[in-house]
Amino acid sequence: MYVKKTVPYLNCGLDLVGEVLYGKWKIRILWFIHQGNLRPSELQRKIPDVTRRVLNVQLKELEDHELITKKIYPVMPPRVEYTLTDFGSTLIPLIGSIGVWGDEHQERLRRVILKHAAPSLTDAVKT
Amino acid sequence: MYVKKTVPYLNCGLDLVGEVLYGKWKIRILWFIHQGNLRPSELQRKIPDVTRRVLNVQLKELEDHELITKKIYPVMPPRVEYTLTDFGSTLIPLIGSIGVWGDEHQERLRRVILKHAAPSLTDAVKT
DNA sequence: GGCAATACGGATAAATTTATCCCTATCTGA
DNA sequence: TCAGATAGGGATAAATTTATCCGTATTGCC
Repeated sequence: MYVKKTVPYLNCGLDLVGEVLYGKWKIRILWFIHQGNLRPSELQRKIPDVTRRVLNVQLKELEDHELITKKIYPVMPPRVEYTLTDFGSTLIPLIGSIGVWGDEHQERLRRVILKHAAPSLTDAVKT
Repeated sequence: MYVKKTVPYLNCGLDLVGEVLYGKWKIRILWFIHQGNLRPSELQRKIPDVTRRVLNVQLKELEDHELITKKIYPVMPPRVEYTLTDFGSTLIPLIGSIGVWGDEHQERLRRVILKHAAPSLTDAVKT
């Protein structure tokens, strides 16, 4: 497991949030769990672009930061479910607002993002 | 300048927001500009941990994504000012809410972040 | 038996981001 | 004249994140 070498910056609330939410898939993972996709395999189907390996890593970090809880059912085949903690649930309205903002401005966002992406990628965008 | 090699994921609003806001200092930069710190040198004093080089890179990306505008005054010594665009301004309430959430939960956040950081860093945290 | 589904994680590679180092330029003030 | 402030950016290194590859295990189904 990778261990950070540099000191975190925890000056203000924004810094603290950054530490726990900064991760390519974390916000989406929280959102999908909120929507009832509790099992790793379900999450992976919802977010096909993340690999199982990375999904596990990010779930572990969210768990370490007490935003989600992991429950392992002692059955075979294995069954694992993640749920939002009360703490994690308080983030949901914020994530919801961010998503709404993104949806409202999606044309513009799509345009500015693609304008500055490599031309070869523009055609390949996953929509 | 670095050019991405992988395709972006632009499925939903959350993905789109991620593309323009994902960057270690971007949210803080937007917030400080909102607070009236318009010049690069002012921003750097507000965020001492970012280097001028990286600050410039992230400002450029925010500009490319039309969240801020750059104004160069033809004077000597050089004077440059960034301001939020109307588009960028619509993000401010969201960033404000995130900051409030972080402030409200700062003890807990600090605890969970430090609990999983390398012990050697715990003492060095910048507060 | 062979295959798919469930889930986990080490080792390593690739991609990306962030940081460091160094150089350019002009003006002001000591 | 020299230090310091202003601003910019190339080249490269380091840190970090994300992805790929592979191996472990069990059960059920055809």
